[in-house]
Amino acid sequence: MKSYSFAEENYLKSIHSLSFGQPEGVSTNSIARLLNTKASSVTAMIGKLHTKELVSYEKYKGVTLTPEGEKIAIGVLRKHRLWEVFLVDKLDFKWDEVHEVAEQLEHIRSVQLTDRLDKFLGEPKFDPHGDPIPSSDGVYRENQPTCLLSDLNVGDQGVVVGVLDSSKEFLRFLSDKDLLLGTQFSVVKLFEYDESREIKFDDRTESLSQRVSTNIKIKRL
Amino acid sequence: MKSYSFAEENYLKSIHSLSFGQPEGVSTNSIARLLNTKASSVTAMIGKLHTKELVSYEKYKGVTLTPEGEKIAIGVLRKHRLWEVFLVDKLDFKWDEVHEVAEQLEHIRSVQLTDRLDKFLGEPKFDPHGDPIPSSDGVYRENQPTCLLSDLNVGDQGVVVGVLDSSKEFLRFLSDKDLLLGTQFSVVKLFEYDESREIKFDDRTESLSQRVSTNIKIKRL
DNA sequence: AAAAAAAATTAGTCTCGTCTAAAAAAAGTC
DNA sequence: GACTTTTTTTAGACGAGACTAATTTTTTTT
Ligand SMILES: [Mn+2]
Ligand SMILES: [Mn+2]
Ligand SMILES: [Mn+2]
Ligand SMILES: [Mn+2]
Repeated sequence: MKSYSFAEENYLKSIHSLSFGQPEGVSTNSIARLLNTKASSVTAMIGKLHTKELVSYEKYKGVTLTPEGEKIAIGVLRKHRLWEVFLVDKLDFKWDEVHEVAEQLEHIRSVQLTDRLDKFLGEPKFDPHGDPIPSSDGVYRENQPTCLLSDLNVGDQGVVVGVLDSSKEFLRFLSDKDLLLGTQFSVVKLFEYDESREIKFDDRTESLSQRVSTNIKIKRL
Repeated sequence: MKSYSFAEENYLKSIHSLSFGQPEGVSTNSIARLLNTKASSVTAMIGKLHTKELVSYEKYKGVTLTPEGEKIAIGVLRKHRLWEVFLVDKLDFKWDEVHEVAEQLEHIRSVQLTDRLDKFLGEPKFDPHGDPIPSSDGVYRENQPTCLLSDLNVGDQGVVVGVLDSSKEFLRFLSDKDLLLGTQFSVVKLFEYDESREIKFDDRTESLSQRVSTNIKIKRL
């Protein structure tokens, strides 16, 4: 069983996450942005991953994961999300506190560990942000057919099932408003002027900017 | 809060563990042996740790941890042992399977994580090998005043409280014989010829070589 | 106290992953 | 289609951490 460095795993994971709806491949700059690094560093790493046959790549065209590269990326994602569940369910972390730590824990190498952790957690299907957890054989489907809170009109009801922006800042914001995963709400007003909405939940009314409502994934009720 | 690389933490932990009864300092070679590296690499790293004031060091004399260096080493040791407890108590790992994984987990950076893990595990005082777990303020006393199985004579009774050799191989050996932590036994025979002993436990009799009995820490009953 | 052996350090290289600055290619504009 | 802007790649450098080979210091032996 080959084993990859933290850096390699982080790149593969980033390419995977940027690949949605990008059959032509992912751009160098987008990877650099996501990883907080420079485009030239990305080019260098892509070359290395190409040699190892983990990505398909032609100069100036985008990058794509090979099946092997995708397998590794999904494995890392699985570990990331399982650890997030561990932190929230077992250690009482808040959903906005887990990302940094999971970013480290996802690189721990031990198949046994991942599988036993999965069992210990009760084989969860979703992480604390509503994102699906890949199974050990790498199968999963990213939550795509959800709609956003910004798709709802006055009178519509929904339940929060995830977020598009999972930055610490946004998650903190939602926590402050008690808008957590599973919260049921209804839209009471919609101001066409700035696309802001008033929603009602837990006997409270809150006003949400357009920016906020386009980042909340919901299911219609 | 400064933060140190995996390599630096591993070196500090090694120096700490080699420092018992070595007030003159630890030798370059002994560190290299423990870390599976070369003496020249050790010299280079010691220089770096010296610059950061984590070790006291004079060329050709041994190395000693400064109070700051010791604090870091003990912190890593605490994490190592807490994770070992997690793996054994929660994920059903065997005591000979945990070392490699804990060697990685000990470097995860998050004070919150360590303290919450500690609570979650019920603030254990000993790891699965009978070694004491440092408290969060860095206080602990290494199990020194124990005696060894090899100190016992015919008729003496004891209970296994730890091991000197915690290699995978030795732990596997003990597991195979069902000689786990907490096993109560009595010495039934002692062959002066090769210092081997027959001990009785769980209604069985086993013969142990001198090599084995000098590596088992026990408490007299 | 000189010679031999062992331990530790230095010198010089290597790989990994990153960076800045410069050059080349691609995409967008008039 | 030529010019400009943006994206990507190349060139060159650096720090971390490891290695081998050579050298120096310390310790042991005779
Ligand atoms: Mn990561
Ligand atoms: Mn998540
Ligand atoms: Mn380690
Ligand atoms: Mn242990």
